[in-house]
Amino acid sequence: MGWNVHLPKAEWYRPEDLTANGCALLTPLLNELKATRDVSIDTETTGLNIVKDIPLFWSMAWGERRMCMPAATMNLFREIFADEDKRWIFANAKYDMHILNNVGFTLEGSCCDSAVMHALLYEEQPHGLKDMAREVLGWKWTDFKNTFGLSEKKEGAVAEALFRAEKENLQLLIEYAANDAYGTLKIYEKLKKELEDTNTYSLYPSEFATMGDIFFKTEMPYTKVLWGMERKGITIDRQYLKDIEGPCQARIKEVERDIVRLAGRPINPNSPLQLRDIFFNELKCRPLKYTKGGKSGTKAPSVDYDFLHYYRNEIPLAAALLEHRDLTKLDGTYIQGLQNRVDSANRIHSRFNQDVARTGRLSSSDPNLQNVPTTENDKFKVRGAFIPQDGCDLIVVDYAALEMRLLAAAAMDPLMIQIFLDGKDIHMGNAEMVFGRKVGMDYEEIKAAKKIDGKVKQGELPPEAMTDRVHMALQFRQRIKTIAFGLNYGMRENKLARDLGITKDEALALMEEYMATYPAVSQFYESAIKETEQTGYSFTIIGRRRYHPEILSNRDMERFGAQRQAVNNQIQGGAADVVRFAQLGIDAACLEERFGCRMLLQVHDELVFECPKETVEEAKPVIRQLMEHPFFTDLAVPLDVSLASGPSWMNAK
DNA sequence: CGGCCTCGCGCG
DNA sequence: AAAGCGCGCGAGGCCG
Repeated sequence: MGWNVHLPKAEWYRPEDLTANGCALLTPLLNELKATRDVSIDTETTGLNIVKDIPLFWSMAWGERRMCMPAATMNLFREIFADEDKRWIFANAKYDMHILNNVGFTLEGSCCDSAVMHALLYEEQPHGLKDMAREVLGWKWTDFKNTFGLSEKKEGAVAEALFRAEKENLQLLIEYAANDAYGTLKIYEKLKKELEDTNTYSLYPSEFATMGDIFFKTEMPYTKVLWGMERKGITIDRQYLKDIEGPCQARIKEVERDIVRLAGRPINPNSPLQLRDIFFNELKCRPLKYTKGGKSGTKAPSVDYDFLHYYRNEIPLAAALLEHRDLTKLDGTYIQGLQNRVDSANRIHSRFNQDVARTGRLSSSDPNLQNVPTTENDKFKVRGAFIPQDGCDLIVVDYAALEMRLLAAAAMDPLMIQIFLDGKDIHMGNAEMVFGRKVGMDYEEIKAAKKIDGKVKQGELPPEAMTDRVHMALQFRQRIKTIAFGLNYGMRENKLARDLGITKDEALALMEEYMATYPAVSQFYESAIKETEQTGYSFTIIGRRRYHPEILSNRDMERFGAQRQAVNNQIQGGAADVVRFAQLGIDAACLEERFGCRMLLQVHDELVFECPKETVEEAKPVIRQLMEHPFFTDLAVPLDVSLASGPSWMNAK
């Protein structure tokens, strides 16, 4: 094993050990636990599935005690689990909380995830327990696989390995498991101090003076909120998926036949290698760009969406491949993928990861529900398969232009803020300010143009309604939208020119017009970079830090990359702050107790709830209020959400 | 064969 | 010379 630190004795208790002689061992243990706030727990389980797997052994540590026990002892600790003042320490808290809940245990206290603490301080490092132990504590620690010789990956292999270890090498198992909890506790103690010693700058300095405040006041409670969402899951209409599966697969078959016919020979449409051969050797196409090239560093002409799209009219094979990619992705990832993941109650339980995105956003996995195709882009409408449970509607709530609002607030640009105060659409407002004023086109005319466009598309107005003036208004809006988003991401004139189909000089001129209209925004981009150069980090509204060590790099690519991240982090991260606070507020408002309304999904600027039909209209204004006023005091820019409800994620109006 | 990488692409 | 942020996933390809 190679332990290179002094460790307290690893204790081992079976249920009968604890209860013998009138609980002679258990009673003092419980008394000691009752007097302790910070206790760490880890579980050794049958596997990694948060719905199905159960604990076989578990370990606890507090102070200088560390112990391992069979799962059967858990019952003896119920009163401790029910203690609301406990702070339970985990590495990957939500996972262990699921495993405990799978056998009927719920923890009432706070749930503190050392991996989330670690992510706040060391975003660039991995946050696995063994990784953290190595980096934070200097422990050399063999992982589960190498400790217990887990060779095969089949169902039940983990359980088998654990039971074999219990029989053949109990001391090893005890040491290993006890250290999972003990190491977690030691990592927590060290990171807690580091977080509390790290000052930060926040819009709410009395609430958030250090990173410790950020962790203990927002991240730690958030873990439990997210756990609740994962636990509930969301209902999937399996019949709906079955119903779209046939037509989708039939169409894939058809397109595959077309591809073979158009290529003149059987090919694998998913193989970039084979596609390159056809497009560049046989058809002599001009490469638009080259792939990055991996370990070998060999760059190859790209056959991505942009390439195929460019040739879609000239070469029918390109168009067929585009459709094939669309459909196979849809079928594999969603139509099949979601069906494979429903539990016995027809619900899927996505994981909301708190320690992945560098900006403070969540990520979603197993399955990822944050990239389900939107209805406009999906002819089979997978979102229609996400439904509420019986008697309920889904409530879908979206922030309108959240990132642009945070840009306006961060920059304190009076003109842009005024657009929001007037309740206007930001892209129309920008279009008026930057382009419209020069040609005597005001906000109302742009708004009317958008409406006309919609009606023509619906067939409610004849195509002649699309006058040159209407086209101009629409183009103004689209262009300013591309510019505004692009600048938040640090886009340069080259890319803008390509996106808008104009010259580099024209693109540069457009960007300059935008900046001239909103000088404070321009100033914000500049000072964001300057400040990061001085301090080495950027921060969000509540003071969540992100380090940008490459901001002073001599290599242009690295330095420019860090500049883009420093700018974007404040906007994307600020938006993440807003949504996180909204979710905490919603959780604290007990919507489930009041309305039976349950928060199920978060998709960055959107929340999805499930609510009994009869209380939907009562819950809506409460949700709106909480989401539009997430902080102690309001920002300089009003927040605005759109609320919809209905029988599915697709049909919410 | 598993493990790991790249590519390509879905979402905000 | 290079230049759009943040994610996760399925499939193919490559390596040991």
